[in-house]
Amino acid sequence: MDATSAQRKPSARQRLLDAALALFRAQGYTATTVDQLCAAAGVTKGAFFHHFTSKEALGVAGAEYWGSMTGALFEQAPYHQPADPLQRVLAYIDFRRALLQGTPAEFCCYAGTLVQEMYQASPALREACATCIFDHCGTLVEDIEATRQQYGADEVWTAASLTRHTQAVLQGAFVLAKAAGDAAVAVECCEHLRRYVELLFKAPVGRPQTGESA
Amino acid sequence: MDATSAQRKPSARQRLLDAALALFRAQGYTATTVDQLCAAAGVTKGAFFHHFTSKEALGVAGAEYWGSMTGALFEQAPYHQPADPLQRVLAYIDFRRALLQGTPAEFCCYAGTLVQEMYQASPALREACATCIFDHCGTLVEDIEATRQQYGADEVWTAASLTRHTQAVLQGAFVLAKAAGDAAVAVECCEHLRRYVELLFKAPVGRPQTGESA
DNA sequence: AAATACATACCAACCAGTTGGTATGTTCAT
DNA sequence: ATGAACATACCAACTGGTTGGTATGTATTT
Repeated sequence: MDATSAQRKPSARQRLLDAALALFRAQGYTATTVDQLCAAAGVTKGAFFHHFTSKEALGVAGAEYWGSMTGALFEQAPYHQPADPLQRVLAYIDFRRALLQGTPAEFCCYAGTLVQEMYQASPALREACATCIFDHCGTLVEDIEATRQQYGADEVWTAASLTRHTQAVLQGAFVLAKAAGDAAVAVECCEHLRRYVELLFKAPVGRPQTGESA
Repeated sequence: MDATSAQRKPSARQRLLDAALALFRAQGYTATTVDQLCAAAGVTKGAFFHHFTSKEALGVAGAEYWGSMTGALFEQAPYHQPADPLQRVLAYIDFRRALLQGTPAEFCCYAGTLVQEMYQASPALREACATCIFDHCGTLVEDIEATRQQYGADEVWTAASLTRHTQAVLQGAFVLAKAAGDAAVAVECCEHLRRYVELLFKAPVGRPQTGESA
């Protein structure tokens, strides 16, 4: 029963979810108050607790919302186009690199930010964030598996473990970007990750990276 | 200099620093209250504000303390022994992997945890954590530079950028370990990082996969 | 004597969550 | 077609407990 299209401005629930993504990513979960969320969403506290039983419930719903938003973004992203699976994996990394625009609060991961802070205090939040992160890994595993079969690869590592490593590099890149106050260090990490994937599937002749743009 | 010998017990300031490392790493900065820190350290609030002007000041002092503790740990670690610089770098990664014991709160990084949460709210905390992280990178750069000169390497990346990538992998590994509730995923990331470094310094020309054994 | 190192008691602001209410539908027997 | 019964969406004011921080005291060291 989606009546959202009929309404002019987004519902209070929707605006609270958007506020959660913005504020939790910028300030962290604990430092963000319910009043701040209400103010950012333009709703009252009564509306907040009408739609969410607690601040924690908004955090969990926010993780699911974040997962669906990013899921849609990556699903329709252009990196799936190459016929060669290795090129799709490299294009994914380039796509992630291209996303590193603006401030850390704008490109960092909601799930990674919240789980680091709340993994012990809130099992529900931990699990919602873990699902978000590892489900995203699942969207990469087929391309990597196809690359393994087409190019051959060492059997000591699995496609799934490389997807997790990829997410770790990105999550760590966000941390370093926040520390440095600059996205440049995160871009560097994407380049190292790309080089790793290239080297993993390169048998002969070290070729310097291509100019890119397919 | 044993802390628990017949001498007096550690000073209140020292115990507060130890409490800061334990609680901030486990619960995050904002969710940890001054009262909790005092209770964990076995001191009163008066003692707290005698030694630190604010909770934030304890956070900053904790970052410096963390930097000196880890600095000493890595300085006397055995990974410096190999004569070959590449072996020293690989031994560093193996040492980091060996450190992944117990719960995430026990092996994660104080600086990484705090800077992710507080980089916007507290510039002082952000800078103290950034110094901690990037100073540690500095302890690796010479070994990597020596490896570059001895083995040769692509000029598109620098030794300093590889130290930062290394820290990103570790910081991201901590995030994923917190999400998964298991250190295994972090160990995997160390293995991928080790493989990357190995591949970087394998002959740029020739078949790297023959005779490979991880 | 005077600084240092604590301890006790306290506070104003703030916090997540509650209460009791209004406005606007929607359902359905009459 | 209409009005009672009910449901949804939202609001302003309030509450009990918590927060970081302070004021003021006392014991110990120098």
